[in-house]
Amino acid sequence: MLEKTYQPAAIEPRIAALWEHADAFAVARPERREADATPYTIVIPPPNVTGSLHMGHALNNTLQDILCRFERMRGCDVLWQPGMDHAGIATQMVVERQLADRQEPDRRAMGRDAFLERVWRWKEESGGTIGGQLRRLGASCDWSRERFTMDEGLSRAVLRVSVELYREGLIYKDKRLVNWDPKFQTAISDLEVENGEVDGHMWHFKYPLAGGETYEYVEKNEAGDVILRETRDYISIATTRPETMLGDGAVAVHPDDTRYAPIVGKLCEIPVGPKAQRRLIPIITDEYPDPAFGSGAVKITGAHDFNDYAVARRNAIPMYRLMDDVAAMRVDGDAYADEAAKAAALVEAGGTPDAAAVDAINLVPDAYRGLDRFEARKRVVADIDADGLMIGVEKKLIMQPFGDRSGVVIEPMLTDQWFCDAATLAKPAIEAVESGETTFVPKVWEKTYFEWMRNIQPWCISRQLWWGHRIPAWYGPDGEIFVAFDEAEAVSMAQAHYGETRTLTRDEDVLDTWFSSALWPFSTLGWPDDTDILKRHYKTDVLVTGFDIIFFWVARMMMMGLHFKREVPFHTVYIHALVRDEKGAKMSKSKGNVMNPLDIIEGVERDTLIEKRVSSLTNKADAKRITKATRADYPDGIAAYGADALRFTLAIMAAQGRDVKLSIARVEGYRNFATKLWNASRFAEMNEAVSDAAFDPAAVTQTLNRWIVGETERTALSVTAALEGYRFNEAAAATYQFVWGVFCDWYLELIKPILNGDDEAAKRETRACVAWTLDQTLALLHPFMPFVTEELWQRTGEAGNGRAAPLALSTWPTLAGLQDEAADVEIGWVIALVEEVRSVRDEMKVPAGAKVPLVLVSADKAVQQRATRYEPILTRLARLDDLKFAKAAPKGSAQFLVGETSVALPLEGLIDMAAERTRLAREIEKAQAEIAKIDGKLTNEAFMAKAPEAVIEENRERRVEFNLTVERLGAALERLKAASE
RNA sequence: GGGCGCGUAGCUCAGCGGUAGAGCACUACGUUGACAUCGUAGGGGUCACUGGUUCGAUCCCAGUCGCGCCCACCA
Repeated sequence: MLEKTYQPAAIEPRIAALWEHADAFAVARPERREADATPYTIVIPPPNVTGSLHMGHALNNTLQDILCRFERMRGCDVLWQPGMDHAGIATQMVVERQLADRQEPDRRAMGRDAFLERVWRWKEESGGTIGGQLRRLGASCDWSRERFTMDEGLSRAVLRVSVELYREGLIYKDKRLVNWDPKFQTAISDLEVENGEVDGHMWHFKYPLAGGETYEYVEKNEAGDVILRETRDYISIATTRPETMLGDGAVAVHPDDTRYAPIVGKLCEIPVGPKAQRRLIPIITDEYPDPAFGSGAVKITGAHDFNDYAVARRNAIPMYRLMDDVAAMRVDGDAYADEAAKAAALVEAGGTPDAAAVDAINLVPDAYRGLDRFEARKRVVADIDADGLMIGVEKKLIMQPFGDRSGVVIEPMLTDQWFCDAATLAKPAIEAVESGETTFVPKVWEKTYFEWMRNIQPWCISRQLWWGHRIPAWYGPDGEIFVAFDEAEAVSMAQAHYGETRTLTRDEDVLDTWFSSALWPFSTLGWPDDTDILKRHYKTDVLVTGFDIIFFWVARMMMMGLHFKREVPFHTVYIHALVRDEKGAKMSKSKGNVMNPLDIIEGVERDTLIEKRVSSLTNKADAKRITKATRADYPDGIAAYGADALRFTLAIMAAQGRDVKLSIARVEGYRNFATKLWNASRFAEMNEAVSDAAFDPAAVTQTLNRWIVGETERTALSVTAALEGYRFNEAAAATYQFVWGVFCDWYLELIKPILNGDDEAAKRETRACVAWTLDQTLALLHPFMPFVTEELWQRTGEAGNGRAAPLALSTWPTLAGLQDEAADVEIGWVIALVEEVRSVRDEMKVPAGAKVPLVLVSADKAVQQRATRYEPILTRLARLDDLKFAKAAPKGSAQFLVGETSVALPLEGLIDMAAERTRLAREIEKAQAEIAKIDGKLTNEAFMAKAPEAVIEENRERRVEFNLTVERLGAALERLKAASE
């Protein structure tokens, strides 16, 4: 016997165990392989080992699970490939912090091997959290195949890819300006930089001309009139980063800027550092400066600014690195005076100075050496000001780059790094989407993909970290590079190169985490080995992910998949929305607006939940009521909605192209939905509605049953179509509407007289039909609500002791030929009649408990028969005590129309006839308004000439209906008036 | 500066060239043996604004106003 309410917390873990025991999610189950089932494959976006389940994961994995369960039930050989990502920076950060917290030696003190051992240990101990949480959510992954980006097989794939790309010239080493994270002391890619607006300053300084030279500075307005003319002995330079002035290599002005034409080619002085030794830099022309911005003159600091870097390269301006790995001012090298002299000598020598030689020069004045860059900035500004060379300073919002993980300001730094030639790899990846080989859903995201891919920059793939795949490069004593599968191969390559044995040192760096993620769709399936699974399941089917990692991950999987497998990694990329808080903000720990899925599933202390619910509301009155309601709901102090409720909420809110703003009220509503389903099953159980294998829905005889099997078919069709089109919200809504609005609200109510009646044959058929419909319903709902449906499936089996196969492995409803128009019309009539009676009763303030008589006026034979047939139902649902037929409505009746039949409720004495007159008048008025609208159309020549026939016909029909309403109710009203006079 | 998206019921959101929908909230009534995590009925919307296309626009087009996001080198 089913309990009165559904208790998810008690049931869900048991069901999870049942699936595990049945090995329900394993790929290549024998019966599927025997049946030569179509493979269906999804690779999970691997969560970070450091991670725990957040709402984005919950949405992402719910959608994948819906697809997997759907296709599994449709008979596919489903592989949902799970696994985790080693998340280089994030994980290394966690372990380093742990060391710090425990006051243990830091990683440098420990050494590389000991540190890595430590990270592995940490990974083994606590890296599995998210896997368990995904299982808790119901994710039907083949957990036996779980992979990790750092495991042996995947590492082999990374090695293979690295070496091959290098040998093809698609990976190379270069000294370039990169984004440097001073906190983690590593380079990061452009994508890992987040630009943010912050309050800053823009300082304006004088760069005095060399030798005290002067020039006429003339400024004109747009009309060409001179608005300023003065003699200057300086050029005005604006900067937001004064500390980088120390590395200036030139000042640039636009070639067309007449203001500075007199001084182009001359030298000016960087106004900072010991006076006697200040460096002189040339004033050059370049297209880059915008004459309309600031003074129109720009200082060029090639080693610390991306724009300047480009200008410096174009003009062979030396790029002086000023900072060290932690973005403190350099301390290496000789005294400033000597270093400045070296720099001057290099410039004197002319030509393009050797990059390494320039990089070795430390142009930080002795007084600033070792200072943090921001402290250095203050000192530089103060010193220039003290010198009288500051023109002014303005407060300004400036865009600053931050490390997405570290949160610190990123410093452009000139370093040696490994790069991947993304532009070359991107070409086929662009073509594959252009040709439709891979499609994005929704399609708008293809624009984003193209935009980025067509402007793709070299991908910096080296990281100065320890946790990750070490770059397979070895260096000879002269810096010669040997990229090889292992050290032995590198040694023999070196042997061949040098003609003798030399000592090699391995590159210290590791690869960007996303480099290994890019291989995920084939590395997890066994590549580089040509495994059966790989053959069968690559390409995969759908990739389900959020738009925030289209660049990070999707684009790169496309590139690598096409390059190494010569085939796209998936035919469809389903991009879902982000789960946001009520204000539409991304949920994040730092904002404190995170709702934890497990809190919702398993329950949290009531007060916490109330707090969360209230904080998710903007309306104070609602907040108050909810607080009250929640307290009442959870007397034990724990509120648990279950995984099904959360999943259903996410699915039904996941409309394409729109963010999900999660509300607890919704989750609660769908928890109630699970309870509703539970109770419908309970009703079935109480009425001995037991699944009957011999039941044939096409052979039912009772009209009610013919109707519900048709409705079931309709629902199955629309759920199937919606899922095939990735319209998760429509699919979920269709099940909801059917279960609650059709099956529970009407079918179960309508059959009660049969179940309680004496017609054994009808009763037998109806019981079987209830069980059948419920089974179909459980199947249709299973992808969305796997736990409660599986539980009910198990408990409503023939013996009530479970069934041979879990619902997860049972068959998706593929129904056809069950719709019956006559049944639809008949049941539709019954429903309409009940609804009308209820409505009129309520409006006429007939007490809910009172039973009333009902008279069908001038009903034809067919209607009379129908009414008689459904009398028990009508009596029950409309609370009637008598059903009669008459030629005219009895005196003092309330009247309405159902179809073409006039219906009267003789309620004289019970109701206020004046109110009834008002009601009728209002109904008539409404109908007349509609008629007027329709007539407007039907008398419009243009409409009649151009509108489709079907639309015209529809309007004519509606016109007839409303006319009937006006006539009949009009007559009724007249009689009422006459009677009251 | 480019690009994308969004303004529909109190809230959160579907929808869509021809009667405007859901969940929650709200109002009234209801201890009708599946379910009060419920039932019945109801109130509530010039579908942001302005033009245009069309027989017909919430829907298509253009513009305006608000809001959000992504990308971008303005010193």
